[in-house]
Amino acid sequence: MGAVGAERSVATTRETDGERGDSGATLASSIYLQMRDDIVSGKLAPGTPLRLKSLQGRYGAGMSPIREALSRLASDTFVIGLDHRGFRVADISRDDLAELTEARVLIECEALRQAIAAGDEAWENGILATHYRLGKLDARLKEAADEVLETWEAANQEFHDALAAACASRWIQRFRQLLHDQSKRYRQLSLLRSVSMRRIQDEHDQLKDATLARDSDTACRLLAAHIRSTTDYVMRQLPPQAD
Amino acid sequence: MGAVGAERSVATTRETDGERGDSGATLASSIYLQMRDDIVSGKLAPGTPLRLKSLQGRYGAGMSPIREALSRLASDTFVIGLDHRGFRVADISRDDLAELTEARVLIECEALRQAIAAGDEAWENGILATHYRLGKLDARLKEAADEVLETWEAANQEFHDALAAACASRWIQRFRQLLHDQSKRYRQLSLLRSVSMRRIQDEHDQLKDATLARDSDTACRLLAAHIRSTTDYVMRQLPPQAD
DNA sequence: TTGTGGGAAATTTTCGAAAATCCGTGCGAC
DNA sequence: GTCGCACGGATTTTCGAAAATTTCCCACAA
Repeated sequence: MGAVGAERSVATTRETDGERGDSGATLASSIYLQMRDDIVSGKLAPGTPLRLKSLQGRYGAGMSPIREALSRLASDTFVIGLDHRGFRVADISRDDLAELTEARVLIECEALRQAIAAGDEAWENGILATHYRLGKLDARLKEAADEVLETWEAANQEFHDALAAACASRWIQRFRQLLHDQSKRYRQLSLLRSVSMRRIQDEHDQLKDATLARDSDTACRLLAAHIRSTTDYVMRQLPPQAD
Repeated sequence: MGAVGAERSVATTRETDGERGDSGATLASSIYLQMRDDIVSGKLAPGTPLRLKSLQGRYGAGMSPIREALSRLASDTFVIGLDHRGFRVADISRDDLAELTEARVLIECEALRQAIAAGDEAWENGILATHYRLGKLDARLKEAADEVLETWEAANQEFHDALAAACASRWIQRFRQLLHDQSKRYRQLSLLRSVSMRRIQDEHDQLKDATLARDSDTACRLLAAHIRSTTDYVMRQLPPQAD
């Protein structure tokens, strides 16, 4: 659990410069991304105290960039920071997941509503493309579950992003992104398997159809149900330490 | 405008320890608060480049805490930070204000709706108390406008906080706070005078009554109109450099 | 005139040591 | 026995100099 070996030194990020556009990024930025990923993926468990010394080893950087990364993570509540008492990974709880889900329903539905009202042809094409890609991955998911799962997650996010893409409000988009990332952590922690994927694909199909038909009310109802049903599943998988 | 004399050294904040509970705070935290205030109040104008050297003089601290403060301000979009290119005060624009306002309508109304559904007696008392205080200040506002204005702003915020206090969702509360602070900046920049205060007080009265009558739809309609009408006023006062 | 490249200056970012703060522990007083 | 308090170690926070990066300016060629 506490084994924090320097498995992914920062050098890696720097050498793969050309591959994943971290080129012009600052050390603090790339560590922010890494830590964020480690928290969302569960590699850094909820509640873990984040000691500067250990993190220096783990991410191979000095105090300043790490501190800055932590500071940024604190403002989107992935970590909790107390003055003079350092940082720790944010806790999880059923209550928090419930609140998160309802906030997400509100924001995602509003985004979808605005998108449906304002969407142009490019928006429609984006939905069709991402939905198609997601469908293909869904087929492959039945065979090699674990390998494709990560790709499927990405495609799933892209589909949902595409639905909301025509929402012009930067605030709504910001909140949407934040809430999505937060709930992604819960999904990862509950080890979401390909169980009941079938139903998810159906939900996506209906959602796509209602959206392209510009039927806001139906689309939002479907989206809300979709989000809540995912939460229901995650909630059941969650270990029973509910604060 | 550019006169950045060390008017408020950090020593002040430290010496007034007992007065305004900055006691256990870290330097970075108190600078964050100061800069935030300076931006919201307009002392740091939109677009101003924030050079570390100058800020070190202005706030009397080293690079680390200032950088951390900037980093935090960047995540609630009071400043814009570009890797390797430093920070500058976030720009303002009519578009941004319009988006901000609509996002605020959405969030504030949701908060009010939840509060009305869940509010207990303590919540009702909070509304009555803050509303009463605001009414008293409103009377004094006709005489000594400029002196009371800041107090009135605070009381106004307390009233709106009280309305939403019974909303249990931490996410909604977070967004509400953030959006409120953002729009507060626009209000300050447009030099909101006591003009048309009369109408605002009327709006507050109606809002209070509908809320305590647990009439969600009416209360939300009033709140939305209240927010939008303030924006209309601010929009007219805003200098015509609309991006 | 216009565009290009080199290099110095300005600025940001990072490092590691020094200072400040917190936390647990043991001692003494009541 | 329990409470208060000082002490030592662990940890965070801050400082200022060094390294890295961008920006600006000017000579030079097309």
